[in-house]
Amino acid sequence: MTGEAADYSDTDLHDGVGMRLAQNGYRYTSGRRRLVDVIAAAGQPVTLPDIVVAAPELAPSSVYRNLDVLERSGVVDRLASSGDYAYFEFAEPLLSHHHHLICIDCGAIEDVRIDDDVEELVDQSLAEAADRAGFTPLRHNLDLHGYCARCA
Amino acid sequence: MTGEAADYSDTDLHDGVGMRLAQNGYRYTSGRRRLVDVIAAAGQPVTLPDIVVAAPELAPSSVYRNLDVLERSGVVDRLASSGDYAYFEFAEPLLSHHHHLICIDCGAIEDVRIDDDVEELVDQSLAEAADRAGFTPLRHNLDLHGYCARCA
DNA sequence: ACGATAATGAGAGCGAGTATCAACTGGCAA
DNA sequence: TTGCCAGTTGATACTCGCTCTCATTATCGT
Repeated sequence: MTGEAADYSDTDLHDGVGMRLAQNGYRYTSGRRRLVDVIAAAGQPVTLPDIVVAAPELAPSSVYRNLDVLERSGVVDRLASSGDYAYFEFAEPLLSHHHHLICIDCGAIEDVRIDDDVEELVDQSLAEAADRAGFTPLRHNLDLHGYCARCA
Repeated sequence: MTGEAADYSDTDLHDGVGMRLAQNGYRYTSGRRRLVDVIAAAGQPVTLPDIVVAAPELAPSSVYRNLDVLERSGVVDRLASSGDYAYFEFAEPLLSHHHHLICIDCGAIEDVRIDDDVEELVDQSLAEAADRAGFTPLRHNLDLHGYCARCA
C-alpha cells in the first residue's frame, strides 16, 4: 500500500492530508482517503485512468473533484502535460523535492532526485534571470525528456 | 517583424524552415510563411489566440494543422501547459537553448537563458539520474514558476 | 498549360475535464 | 436518539481546445 517514494508512514501521510484538508474546511472522507492511498501506492505521478483502474469503486467525476480539492489544500500537484491526461502527485511538503523523467513515446513519468549542490546552483541562476525580468520566483520545474526503459 | 529572440535574419529563418519542411515532404506555402512570421515577431511562446489576433486571415484549423506540420519537421516545439491553450515556439536549432518563466496567475510564458556552466552541471546530474533508471535522455526542460511583472 | 499531389478552411466530431443538482452522509447540539 | 445542516457524492449534461473530414483550391514538376 505504501509507495516507495513516500517519506511518511501510512498514518503520518493520512494525518498530514487530513490536517491540510481540515485547514481548508474540507472533510477527509473515505473516498478521499482511498484516493490518497492509490496515489501513495503508485509511487509516481498518476493519471485518472491509473486511479480508476486501481480503484474502480471511485467515480471519475468525484475523483476529478477530489483531486481539485487536494490540489487546493496543497496535498497534490497537477503536472503540466502535453499528453491526453493530466498527471497528479503529492505536493512538495509531502514528497521531497525531485524532478521527472518523461518518456516522449509512452508518456510515462518517473521521479528522480539530483544533487543538492546542483539544485542550489539552478535556483541561484534562475533567481538572477527572474530578477532581470521583474519576475517573482516561487518554485522551479526540471524535466528530462527521452525514452524510458521499456520504450528505448 | 523580426523577434528579438531570433538568432537569424528573416531570410535565414525562412530558408531554414523551408529546408526542414522540404526534407519532410512538405511545401512552404504563404500561410505557413505567415505563421512563421507571427511566431518570430512574438519573440516568445505563443498560443492559438495570439496567432489569430496577430494574423486574422489565418484559419484556426489551418493554423493548428500547420503547427503540427512544423512540429513534425522540427521547426516548432509544443510546450506542455496546464492552462487552456498550448504554447508554441521555435525548436532548439532555430532558437538557442533557453528556459521559461511561467506566470502561475496569467499563464504567460517568457524566455530566459542561464549560465552555460550551470546548464552543463544540470545535464550531467540528470544524465546520472537517468542512467540509474535505465532512461535514455534527449533534452531537458527547466521552468521557473512564479508571478510575472504584471501580476506580481 | 497540364496533371498530380499537397494544402486550405468551414464545419462536424472527439474527448478530457467541469458544472449541475438531487440524493446522501457524517458531525453536532439539544 | 432525533433532527439539522453543511459538506459530499455520482450520474449526467455541458464546455471547449483541438482534431478530423472533405470538397475546393493552390503549388510544384514536367
